[in-house]
Amino acid sequence: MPTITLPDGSTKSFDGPVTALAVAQSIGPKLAAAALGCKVDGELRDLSTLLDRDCSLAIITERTRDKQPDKDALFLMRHTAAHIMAEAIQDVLGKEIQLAYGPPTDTGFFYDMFVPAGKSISSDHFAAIDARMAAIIKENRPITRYELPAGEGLAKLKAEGNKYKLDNAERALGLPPTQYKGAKSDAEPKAAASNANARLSFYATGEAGKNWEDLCRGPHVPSTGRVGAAKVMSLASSYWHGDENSDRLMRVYGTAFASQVELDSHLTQLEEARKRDHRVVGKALRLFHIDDQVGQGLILWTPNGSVLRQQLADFIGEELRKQGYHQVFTPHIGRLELYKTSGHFPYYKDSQYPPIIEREALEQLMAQGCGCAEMMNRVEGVSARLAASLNERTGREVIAADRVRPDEELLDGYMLKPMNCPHHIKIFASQPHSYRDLPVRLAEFGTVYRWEQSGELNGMTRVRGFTQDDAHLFCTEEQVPAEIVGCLSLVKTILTTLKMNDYRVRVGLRDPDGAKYTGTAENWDRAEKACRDAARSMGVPFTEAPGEAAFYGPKIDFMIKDVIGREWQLGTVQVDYNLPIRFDLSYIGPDNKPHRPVMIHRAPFGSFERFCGVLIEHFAGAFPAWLAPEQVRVLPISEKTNDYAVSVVDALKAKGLRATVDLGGDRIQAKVKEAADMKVPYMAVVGPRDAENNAVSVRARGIQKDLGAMPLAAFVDAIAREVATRGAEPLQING
RNA sequence: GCCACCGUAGCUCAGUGGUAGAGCACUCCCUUGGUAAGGGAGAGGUCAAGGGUUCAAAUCCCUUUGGUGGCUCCA
Repeated sequence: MPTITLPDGSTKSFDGPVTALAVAQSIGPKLAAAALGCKVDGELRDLSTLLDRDCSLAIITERTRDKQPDKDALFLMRHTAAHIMAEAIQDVLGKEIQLAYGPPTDTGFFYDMFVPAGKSISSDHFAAIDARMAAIIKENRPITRYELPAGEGLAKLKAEGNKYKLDNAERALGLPPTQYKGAKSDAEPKAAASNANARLSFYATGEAGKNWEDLCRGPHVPSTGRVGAAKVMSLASSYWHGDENSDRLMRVYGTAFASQVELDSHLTQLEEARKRDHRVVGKALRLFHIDDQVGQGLILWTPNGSVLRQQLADFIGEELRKQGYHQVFTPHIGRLELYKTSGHFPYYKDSQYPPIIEREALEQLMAQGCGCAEMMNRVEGVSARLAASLNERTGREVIAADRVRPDEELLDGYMLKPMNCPHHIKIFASQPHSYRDLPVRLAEFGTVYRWEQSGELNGMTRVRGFTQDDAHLFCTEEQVPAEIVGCLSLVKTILTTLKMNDYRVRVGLRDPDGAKYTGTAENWDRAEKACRDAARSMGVPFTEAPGEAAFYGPKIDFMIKDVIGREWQLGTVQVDYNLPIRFDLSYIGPDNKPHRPVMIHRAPFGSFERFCGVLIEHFAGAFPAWLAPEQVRVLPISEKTNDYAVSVVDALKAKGLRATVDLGGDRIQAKVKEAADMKVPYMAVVGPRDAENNAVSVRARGIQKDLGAMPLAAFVDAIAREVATRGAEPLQING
């Protein structure tokens, strides 16, 4: 006699078990007709779910009360669409395509499948797959769920010969995988393994035993027709369970919406996003260039982009001076021993460029007949002296005995720096410090190099060489909270000035069971509390992420959403107990004894490259005047006013403004269009009328008309003020 | 790294085995025009690089190189 509680708090009682659909029908036929699925005690389920005990129930329909697409409804539709696409692909390309894993995602769904040698799926097949999908949707076949006892289900899958599905089932049942010995087992054997009642569920797209079916946890919409519109989007490769040592699969992406109109508008939105893409805008506005011959992932800052970067650097430089930072400069390379001490080498060698070895040393090795393997051993080796002191300081074996080599065998070299901290530490350590000196804040726009996999590279947002607006703060334990707050307020100032308000803050904390962390539990507790308190004081949404801390300390990351909805980690603040130990840093305390300082790493922008990439998309290239590479373009009506136009540009330049003049033979309409295409914030149109009155006719970006004439001197002053205040006092025109 | 697609003029792109194309940008000429493209002419390419097949290759095949999308959220 189940009692069902509905979202409005009302209850309904039934004599015996009922399906969610029956409950919907008892509320109203329209609701039942619109229903796609349900939520039982908050869990998304099929409409056919049998409710046999008291529970809360919400019926999922295409739209929420305010007519917005319902997220759960989309999830259900896309899950079903994944099945429909898989069926369509097998229809088009053959049953030899083995299905592996096909879940919904935030923007659609994908299906990973094994494509046997000799077969391949390419975008040429998309039209056929789309057509087949549309047909299946039109057939409006019911989705049928059935369950088998675990043993029977496994036997069925074994008979079908799909090892991926078998593996999935074993994992779902909590059994040890028999199919993938080498694959990492993310699932701990669950209690379910011993549960004799464990069952596997299957979904047929139509009639069980007759139509296409798939091992699937569900849930799904009640019939294929309830998927409004679906489309294959793209292809990619993936690994089984994300494990690169496991099988390589083909991933087919698709998306589905409640209606064709919504699908179309999604596609249009993607198109719009592409127009804002920093790579597209960057090329059109000539902001940066990446050259094959220079190298992948290496940004060449062209004059226009350099203006952007310089303005950001100046902006942050001012803030740093206000906050008592010291500017430093350090080289782009450093000796390997430095990074052996810091721990960067060779532990992160997969993400670093290989070491630079001096030519003489190389020639000597060659003369000795030394092979590559031996050379790497000598490069990675550590002297007994360094190993002993590092192991002692850190209190554990950070340098294993087998890495220790006799001094005469060690081969030193240089490394492109992957981080700035070791250099800054050496500046700090170059002289003794009293507690009265602290905190010491060393800032540098430091360029670092990291070897990212080629497939990870992306325009300016994922690169191999980048310049961080980096700083390292050396302070006492007690000063940590105040310093973190200072760092966060800096980030907030920057983001607010740039009107980048769509971000969240993530506080990375240590794992509860973490044994891998450096530093004492008390220090960690204090630092984590400081991070949490500081994040809270910002007044922006923040989440705590246990396990996201670095091994050397907790951190605070700023995650910024770009126009395509991707999140980028930009600014970061990290507390570090490890490097002060490894480098044996100290300051003299009031007790006249040496104490260990704490380090804080922070980079408000992250890197200029990524930040500018995101900034370009944020503004779609239409930068505020203070950032714009070209702030004013002067447009003479005809060559008769060229001389006056030049004098206007000179007046603007005299105030330090970035102004150009278009002396070409085009008509004014063409000149206006060109300046608008380049997203110049202000145009100063000048003709005989203006020349006579020593005035300019102003046109602002985004406003499709002439804003009228204003005296030249007033215009120059107004623009200069807008730029100097970074947009806080914009040009006012009576228009 | 891996899978799919792609690389043709400065930019955006046509060109499926038979003499390398268009629009924009550029240079010059005409036009001297008051707010999102006035008209004409010209110049510009080792078709990413290398190799192969062919009487003939931008086009077909192989290799290299670069770019784009993607590489999980228990079935």
